[in-house]
Amino acid sequence: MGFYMPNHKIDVSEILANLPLFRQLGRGDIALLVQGSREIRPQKGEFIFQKGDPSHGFYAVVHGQIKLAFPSVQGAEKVVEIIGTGQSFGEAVMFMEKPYPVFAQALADSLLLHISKQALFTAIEHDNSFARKMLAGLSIRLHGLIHDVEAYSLRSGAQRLVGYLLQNENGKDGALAFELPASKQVIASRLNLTPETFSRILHQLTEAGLIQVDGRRITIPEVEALRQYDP
Amino acid sequence: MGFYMPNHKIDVSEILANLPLFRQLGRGDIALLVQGSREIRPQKGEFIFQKGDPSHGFYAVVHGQIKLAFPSVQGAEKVVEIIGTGQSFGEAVMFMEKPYPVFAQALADSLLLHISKQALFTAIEHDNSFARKMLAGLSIRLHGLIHDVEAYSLRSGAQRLVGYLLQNENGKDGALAFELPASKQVIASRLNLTPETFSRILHQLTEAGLIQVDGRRITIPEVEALRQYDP
DNA sequence: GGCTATTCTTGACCCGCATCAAGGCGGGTT
DNA sequence: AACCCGCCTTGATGCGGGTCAAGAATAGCC
Repeated sequence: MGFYMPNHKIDVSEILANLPLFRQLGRGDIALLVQGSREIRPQKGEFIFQKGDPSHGFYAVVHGQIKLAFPSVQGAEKVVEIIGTGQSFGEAVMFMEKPYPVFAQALADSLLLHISKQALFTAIEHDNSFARKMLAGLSIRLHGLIHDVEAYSLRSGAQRLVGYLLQNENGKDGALAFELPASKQVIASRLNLTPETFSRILHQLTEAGLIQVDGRRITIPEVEALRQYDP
Repeated sequence: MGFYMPNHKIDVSEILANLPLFRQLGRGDIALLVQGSREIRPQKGEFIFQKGDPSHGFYAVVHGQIKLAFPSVQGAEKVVEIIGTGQSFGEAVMFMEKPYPVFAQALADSLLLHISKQALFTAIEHDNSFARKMLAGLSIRLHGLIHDVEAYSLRSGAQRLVGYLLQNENGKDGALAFELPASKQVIASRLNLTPETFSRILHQLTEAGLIQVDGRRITIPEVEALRQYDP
């Protein structure tokens, strides 16, 4: 299944240089990173690593989509994060001796770059503003997790879902429409809900006239109204 | 209440040099950090910062105990972390432009050092192994949060509590006894439980002969048995 | 196009844990 | 001692959301 375009030699350094994390890194440092990188082309459903595997570097998503999740008894699993094009994952584990606390699985056929630990460390040596960028990157990750903990702890399922729908909204008001970035089950798990409950909440919100749902397409006729939503 | 020892000029550089984060930092760098630090002596109950405050540096706990938590409606709150002697907090926020996502409150009369952002950044410039130490520190924090997310998502209250009791256990088996590091309410909140539920679970575990409780003192007669505990 | 396999929805039921409401138990103060 | 004021425990009740089970809708495939 899923043939890729014949291997047009992709320009790795070009891609790396355009990743948020690496922008404003010098030519030389990029070259070093390229040395330590290799391409990975997982098909949909393929695992990149399992929980418990050791880390030898981190991954950047050139295109496609990856999910990070905890395994659980009999197929049940909890999605921690959905990683899309231009994002990266697995940085934090590099800086410790511990194995991956989650597994990574492709949600779609994807193209990843794996950058080796060593290449990254030498890049850090050369450009000490780079260390600060990594620190900033990790800090953002950490804030995201704190936000999740807050949401899980003291918000209801409906509130988490509304918050999720609203996060694409960048200060706009009025109407807003977009596609869910993954299947409803995956997003439900990301929000710590079962697919059933997720579906029911979408239904309630629709009944209340706050959203319209057509498959993965969500329309919010009045952002402010949804933001007001309380229960 | 609570008079401190008259201000014996404490040796700040000595203290800083012995914090896990700063060990193996050179004399010169320590001196720089000392320049940028100031003492804070909050009494029990006092707030160090509120959620939403801007960050100008981070804090190290010389002695005492601090809790980080989210505020919530009418006194309810969710404790994210309990910080003890020798630990530090607030590092991650420094590297972003965002305000604190939690508030910090002293659980006991404490002595803190506040290290300014600038002092720390210059220390990073001087010692580029220091950046890597900070990266490692943040990574550990991040792992802790991921662990929490896993626990909240797919473990029951009893399982979280058992996990908590067992984390003091370092590979020992046989018996084990210790004191809870804070009031039961605070620990309950840390585990995402109400004090009532916390109390009931302790009761169940006691009934099952897996632990003994005497105020804050917990005795585990047989670690392995508790680890085996399922529901 | 039609067939199968997922994904999604809907309904009925249930359970873990929160909530509400009284007490008990210390520990410090006068 | 008697009092008070947090902290903790115990009981009764309720609700959010999980689980189980069946369909409906959709997508993938020959």
